[in-house]
Amino acid sequence: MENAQIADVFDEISAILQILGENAFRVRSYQNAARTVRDMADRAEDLLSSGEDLKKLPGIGSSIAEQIDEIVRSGTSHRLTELRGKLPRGFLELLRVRGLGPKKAKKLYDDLGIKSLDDLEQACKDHRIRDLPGMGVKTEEKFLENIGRARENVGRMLLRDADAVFEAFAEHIETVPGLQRFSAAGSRRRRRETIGDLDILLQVTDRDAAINRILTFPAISEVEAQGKEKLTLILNGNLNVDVRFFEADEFGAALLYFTGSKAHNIAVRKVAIDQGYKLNEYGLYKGDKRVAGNTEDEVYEVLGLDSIAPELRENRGEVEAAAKHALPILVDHNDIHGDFHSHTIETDGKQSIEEMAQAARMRGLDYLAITDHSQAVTIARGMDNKRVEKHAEAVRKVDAKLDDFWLLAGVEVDILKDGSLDIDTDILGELDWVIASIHSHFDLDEKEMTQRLLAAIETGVVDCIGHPFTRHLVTRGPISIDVDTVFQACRDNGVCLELNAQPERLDLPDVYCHRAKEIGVKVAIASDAHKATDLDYMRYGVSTARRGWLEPGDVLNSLSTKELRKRLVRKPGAQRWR
DNA sequence: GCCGTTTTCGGCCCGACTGTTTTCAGTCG
Repeated sequence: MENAQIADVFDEISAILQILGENAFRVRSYQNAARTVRDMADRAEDLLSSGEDLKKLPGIGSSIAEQIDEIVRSGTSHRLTELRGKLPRGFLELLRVRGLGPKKAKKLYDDLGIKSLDDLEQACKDHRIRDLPGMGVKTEEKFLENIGRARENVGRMLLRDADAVFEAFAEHIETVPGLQRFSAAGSRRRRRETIGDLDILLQVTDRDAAINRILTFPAISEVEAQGKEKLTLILNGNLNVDVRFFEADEFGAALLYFTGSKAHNIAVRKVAIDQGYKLNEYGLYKGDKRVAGNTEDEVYEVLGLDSIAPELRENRGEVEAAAKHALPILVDHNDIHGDFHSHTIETDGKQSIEEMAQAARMRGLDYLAITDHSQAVTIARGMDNKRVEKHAEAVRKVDAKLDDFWLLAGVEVDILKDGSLDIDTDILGELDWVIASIHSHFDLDEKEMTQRLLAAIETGVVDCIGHPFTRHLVTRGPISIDVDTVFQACRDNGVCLELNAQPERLDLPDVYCHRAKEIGVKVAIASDAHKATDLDYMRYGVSTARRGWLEPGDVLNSLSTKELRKRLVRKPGAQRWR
């Protein structure tokens, strides 16, 4: 039983309770529990079987702890089953329509018998919505417009794609007359792997002029709300953008507030309340007097907290750590001296060894591992034993010509279904850098998959497990493994874990970066570049590492070439990373 | 439903905008 499945149960319970008009705080309790369970690194199932008390977790009390126990043991929740019986099938999909919340959904059902998106669409077309109390022609039109988007199930956008939209929009914002300050906030600023919408804060001298200028941005497909404080836009028909205006002395408090996360805000607000302050998006107040608000740092400081990097603001212990002056010194882009995973035209890359090396140098790196695919990945024209040897020779030849740069001759070797590697171990033993990855049979059960990885880890010739969960943020969930067992084996065998920086992977996920650190496994951040410009994905790896609390010392990339060469000497019978 | 160094009961973040009202409820973040 995965945590995500348990979290889904609580989210659904919460949604149904909301429609049924239950106590709003009970509704929120289920949401909080869902978030806690979804975000924690340990599996609830494992905690239970090792006798841990789930009630120690934030937002989990005796009732929800019992429910988790039931879900893990029986695979079902009688509470959810019972609640589902109170609503027609498909009813919850109504809540995905923007502007339609639980209250209106209930009214639509009670008054018009609307049970699904189809019913709602028909009722709009028949103009039956406009006659309901509290709703009118505009409501009807809005529903009709938003039903399409709800059907498309517009999920979250990859961080990279949100970055692209934001950067174009930011260029436009730079032309706003009287612009004094602007910043992205929200999950983009926290560098979450996916983004629901963009939040942008502005400080300008003339709001009307600024709004007029902003509204000329060509990608705006709709203006959903427009007021003195706030502008809600839809860009390219699929991305919501909130633009908010603040004055100079409010800006820091606003940035803090709108960067979130919501859970972080609540935790910080609680610190404020405990010390007799009031904190909102306009400032930190003692009574009616604003005591901080210009900058985020100022607000944190008055509250006795160290400044918390946006990537950490998920209420995973960062507020407590800030109060104890025990925050990690996070790894930074400047700490990254090299890249541990790249491909060339030898397999499915787009550029030559020389071109990749040159591109890496131009980006200020001191070393790059060339790690083309092995034979099992036929679609990428993977290499057999002979080609691996020949390719390594070619890499070393290029390396010999480079001053002050190290091109590591490596391979991304496949872990076959039974855990064996598809290149001979004596050949692998001669290489500078060996990544072992899973590219097939993703659906083995946890026991088999764990054994499969353990077998690869214990070969003694693997330096790193590539994209350990093989997840794909849009199309594929993670493989199922016993995380602690695998990570401990990595530690004991001197194998490190890759943090694959491809924006659709970001694998290790942040919570497992944190777990790796706790267990004592080193992390190698790697772009997995298939062409020169992919090397820039490193920044997504670094931000994910930061979200996982990693410090330079936790990350292999912080080693200089000299230090790395020392660490990579493979003594006969000994592992590398002890 | 959760939580507690003022509490085991009585709190639980709160402001902006819209669309419908004629002073406010619902939704959203």
